[in-house]
Amino acid sequence: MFNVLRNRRKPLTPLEQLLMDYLWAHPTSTAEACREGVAAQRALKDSTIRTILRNLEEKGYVTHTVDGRTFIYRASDTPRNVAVQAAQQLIDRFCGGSVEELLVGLVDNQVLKPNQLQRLADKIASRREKRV
Amino acid sequence: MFNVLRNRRKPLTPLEQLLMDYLWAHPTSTAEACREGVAAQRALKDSTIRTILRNLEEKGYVTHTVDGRTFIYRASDTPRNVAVQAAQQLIDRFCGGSVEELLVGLVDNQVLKPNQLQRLADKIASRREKRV
DNA sequence: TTTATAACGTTACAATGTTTAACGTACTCC
DNA sequence: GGAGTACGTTAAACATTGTAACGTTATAAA
Repeated sequence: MFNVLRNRRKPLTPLEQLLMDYLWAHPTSTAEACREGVAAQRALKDSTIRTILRNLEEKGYVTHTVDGRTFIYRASDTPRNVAVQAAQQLIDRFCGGSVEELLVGLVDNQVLKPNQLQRLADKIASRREKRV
Repeated sequence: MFNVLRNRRKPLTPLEQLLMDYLWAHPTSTAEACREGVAAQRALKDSTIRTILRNLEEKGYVTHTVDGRTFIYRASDTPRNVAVQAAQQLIDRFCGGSVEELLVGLVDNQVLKPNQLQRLADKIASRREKRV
């Protein structure tokens, strides 16, 4: 329940994104499964895949457990949370730390319509009306 | 009034950020003014600054007009709009195109508190209650 | 107990992107 | 026409990303 993100993760490179997409779609996967899974889009050698997975782990996007002598990889965060953390950086960098500023910007640029925002605010507020 | 951003701008590199920060703080500046302005943080040669400014223009972050034979540079967008465009990309990439998803994420991760969100939604809604 | 194979890491190189600036061209003003 | 100003071209240094051959170790099979 407490997740006031302070992770300043390095952004994902294109190949890393590809792998993350696979891992998000297939939550527990071996390196080999990953290789096969992305092969249609990018035919990469075994060791290449492993390097990328290791880098992803280094960057904090995945973790692995060991089963026998096989690594089982998992995304360490939902894509949504990755987005939120990146958004937090945007807010810090470009909005002087003000979420409101970003929100207003989203509305002004019609990414989000005012009534849509209000509906959402209501929904979220009621969803947790026990705890403010 | 119509700004449904479809700009997929390349992100800013560190030096480019530095220059943008200066331009946002000093809306119309010559290359030389930029050089002096950032000199405290980064002592760069004249031609280096010009290269960066040209790259920024290429990427769409700045424009210039000509005064005599001097270029006057301006940020072509507010930092807020840059943030919004980046956020739009996050939404597309990590939230399946759903702004709501990001919003919910922001609340869940306590970047934004529910009542704060509601206050904001009200404010924005009333700010433009003529046009929905 | 050798041999084959499977799982992973190390290392290195290629490709691309970013930073840096020397140098060259052209214009302006005396 | 010489000095200085404003800008561009070019190229090299450096960093990051992508790629994979090869080596090591463990397991299983013969």
